[in-house]
Amino acid sequence: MQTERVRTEPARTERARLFERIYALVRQIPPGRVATYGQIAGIVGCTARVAGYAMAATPDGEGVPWQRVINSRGEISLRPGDGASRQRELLDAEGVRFNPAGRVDFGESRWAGPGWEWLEQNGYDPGA
DNA sequence: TCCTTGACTCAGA
DNA sequence: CTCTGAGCCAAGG
Repeated sequence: MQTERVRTEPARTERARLFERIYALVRQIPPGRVATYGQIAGIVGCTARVAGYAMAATPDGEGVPWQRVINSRGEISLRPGDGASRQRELLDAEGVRFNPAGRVDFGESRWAGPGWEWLEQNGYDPGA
């Protein structure tokens, strides 16, 4: 039997769609604001880890503001030498302020999330 | 197919 | 406040 095959193929396309949903949501984050991986994950319905994986796989040139997604501690999660400085530059240019320890003040820069209208149009439950 | 490696988080010390 | 360990899950070798 090819049970393995029929089980993995659909799963693959579902993953691809999940990534698209993540990118669509990230595109809603306005300049000067930041969201956490967990925040994104909570909305699209996946783990924070997967949200991070999706960011790592973000295709260039598709308008996905990947730089606006940081970790729950308010810091850039990218490891030094892998583009962390670039992310810092981009956020800096948008007006996001970092404290001396390299952390963002969520009270000031955290994205409140997409509006109910967007949620509704994209198949989410605005009430949840 | 097994094993390793992460752009994560949370709870506990 | 910082540091660990465990739970997580997908991709690539």
